[in-house]
Amino acid sequence: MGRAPCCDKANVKKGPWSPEEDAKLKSYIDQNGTGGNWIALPQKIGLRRCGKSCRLRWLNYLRPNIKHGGFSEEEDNIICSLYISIGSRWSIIAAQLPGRTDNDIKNYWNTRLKKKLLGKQRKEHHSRRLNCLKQPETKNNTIGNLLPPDPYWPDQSMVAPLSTQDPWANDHSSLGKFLMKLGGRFSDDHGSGGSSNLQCPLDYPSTQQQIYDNSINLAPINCLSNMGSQFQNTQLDMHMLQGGLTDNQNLAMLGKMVFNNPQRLEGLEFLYDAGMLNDSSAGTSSAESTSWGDMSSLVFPPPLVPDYEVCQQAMLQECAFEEPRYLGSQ
DNA sequence: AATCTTACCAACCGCTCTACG
DNA sequence: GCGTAGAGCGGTTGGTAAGAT
Repeated sequence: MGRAPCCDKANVKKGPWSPEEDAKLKSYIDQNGTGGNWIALPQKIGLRRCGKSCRLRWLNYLRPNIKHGGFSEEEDNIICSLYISIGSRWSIIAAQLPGRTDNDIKNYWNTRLKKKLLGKQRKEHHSRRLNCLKQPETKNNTIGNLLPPDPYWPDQSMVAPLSTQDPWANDHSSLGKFLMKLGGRFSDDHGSGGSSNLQCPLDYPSTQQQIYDNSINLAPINCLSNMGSQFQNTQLDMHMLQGGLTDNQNLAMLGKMVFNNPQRLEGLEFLYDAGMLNDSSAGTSSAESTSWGDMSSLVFPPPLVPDYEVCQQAMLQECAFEEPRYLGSQ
């Protein structure tokens, strides 16, 4: 017993939209709005289309100020950054790129951006290996010194310190705002009503509540609600970003959150395949960290992992998560 | 010129979440 | 508290244009 279909499948048209259909839909919505009911809309205007299809057509194509194609370098960077930090939350990513739709960004990522990055990293990885053969490695990475050599240990490039060039590194309040914008619901409590399940801090001043509410409008609510599970197993609470902890502690926890976030790994297999994120054979040289460094020019703040305990925990989770792939790839 | 392959993108499908009765 | 309808999301598919053989 599945749920009832949203429309009569036999009597709706499928496939590409004709200019006439587009015109009908657009002029109706321009004049009357969607009326808050997509299901009923096609009947009102005499379109033999599913309501969902109408909604999609409007959102992805007919809506005013939609940009198609021609992604700029800056947009590429934003997409890469957000993808690595929050995964395939296309609607949230789209909310950061005015005029872009989630579908557009998703297509762009899957068909071009991913390959573009992969190609770039393959090239650089190859040239680094050549360099490594010429020059002995120098281990000046602090965390690398802390840890025993371990083929399962994530690439040190993953725990490179924040670049001072990174705007987030010097502006923690921006980072906090950004995270609030992303939903402000990072908790290890999966909606069971625990006090740490933060949707918007209860003690938020009304003005900030307003900012929060406004930001919610940028990214649809039910998408944001998924952020709780998105960042499961983390201790990050948005209160930290409002003075509960020091900036370094905040960043450390953020690093841990991102580092431990399984979603970060999902969909990034291509990076692993390319030996970018976890290339044990390449060691922990400073040269290796250029991998992340190069990547980090494209991505959201590289996670900062400040102590051994955090590293170890991350490693355990990472290993548990990654094991099948490592076994398979060896 | 014909065929095959690849890349791109619009649209669909099925699922989850939320609101409401 | 439960069931249902609608909205929204992310993954996937299918059509087509462009390029390669």
